[in-house]
Amino acid sequence: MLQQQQPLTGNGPSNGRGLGVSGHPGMHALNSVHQPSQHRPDGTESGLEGTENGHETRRDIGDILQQIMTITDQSLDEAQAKKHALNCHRMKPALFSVLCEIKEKTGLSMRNTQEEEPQDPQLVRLDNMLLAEGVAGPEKGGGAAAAVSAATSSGGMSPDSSLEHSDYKSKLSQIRSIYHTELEKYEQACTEFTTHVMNLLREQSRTRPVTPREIERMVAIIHRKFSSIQTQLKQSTCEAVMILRSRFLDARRKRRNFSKQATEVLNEYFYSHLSNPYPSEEAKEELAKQCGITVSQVSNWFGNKRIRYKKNIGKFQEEANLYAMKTALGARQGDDSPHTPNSTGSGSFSLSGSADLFLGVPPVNGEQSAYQMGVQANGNWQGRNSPPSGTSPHSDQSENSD
DNA sequence: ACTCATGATTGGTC
DNA sequence: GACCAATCATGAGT
Repeated sequence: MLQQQQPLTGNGPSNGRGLGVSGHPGMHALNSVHQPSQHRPDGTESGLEGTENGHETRRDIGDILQQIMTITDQSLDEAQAKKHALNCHRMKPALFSVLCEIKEKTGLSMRNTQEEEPQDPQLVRLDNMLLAEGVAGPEKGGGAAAAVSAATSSGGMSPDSSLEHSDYKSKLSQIRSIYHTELEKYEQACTEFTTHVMNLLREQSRTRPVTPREIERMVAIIHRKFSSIQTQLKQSTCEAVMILRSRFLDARRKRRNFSKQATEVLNEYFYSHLSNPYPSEEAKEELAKQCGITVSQVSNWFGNKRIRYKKNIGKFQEEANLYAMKTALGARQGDDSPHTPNSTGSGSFSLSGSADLFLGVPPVNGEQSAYQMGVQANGNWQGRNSPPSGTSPHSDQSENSD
């Protein structure tokens, strides 16, 4: 117990080493052996120096100091005994009062050193990130799922991605578990250490003046130290999550062909709206839903398709014919054609589709047809005079009736 | 190993 | 912000 005083006092705020006696500027008075009990508030000395009594006092104080300095080198029992002797020493009150005085002086300079530092923005960022990634926070598992959904919201989810999901989730929960274990350990250590230090300070307060404010300060210092360790832990956790996440996203980035059914749906829409193959936002959403892909993937697909169709119309002729037949048949069989998305509340695309197809079915010989006239010579699609976002399938329909 | 198809990305335009 | 055009990167077929 007492042996552990050294690190504490050694790191004390107001002194250098040991019990804060040697090396302290305020201790010159003691080291030069002025009698403490006669140390006047105005700083004048009582002039005992040189007298026999003065020498004795000097020796007394020297003894006390020596005892204080060596107290940590002694065994527990020995130290306790010495401490008791020290407390009972006739010079003890004098020493205490000197220490009080020194403290009073140095206290002024210490007062300003303590200031409430604002919350570290880096720590706030780390906390926010850990929360967002589902590592920190109260729940278990849900955060990981949220992170997965966040990570995949920008990319398409293929049906076979569930394996990657579970892998990601399990790794994330591993990180989470390690993080919480470590955090708990740190917190526990912090609490233990704080209690320990407070006990030590209380104990020391019998020998030297220790104000509650000083204890508070010490506790704050300990907490700051531990919180910096926690920050490191958070940082490492964030890095681990980022690495995991980037790996996961890299895996997602791997190109996978859309399912046949999805390609079919997209192609049907494309060829049935060939005069204006620019699905509205609603149509894109509907197509995305039908194909099990994201809206941006739908946009990508249409972007690629338009370009590639335009570049090589001949190559797509057969495909166009196929879908034309399909859609025409579907339209004839009933209004609720299954191939085209019914955009929310804006009616079916099938009518406009059949109109397109009727105009579009090209001659078998592959000559330029009305179908191909959907693409103008300048490379623009017929009727597309402005970015089509927001254009509803209805506008599409009206164009087709021309 | 090679080629082609195709989904994704990037830089530029409107 | 939607789109185009070029390009990259990967899957699939040979």
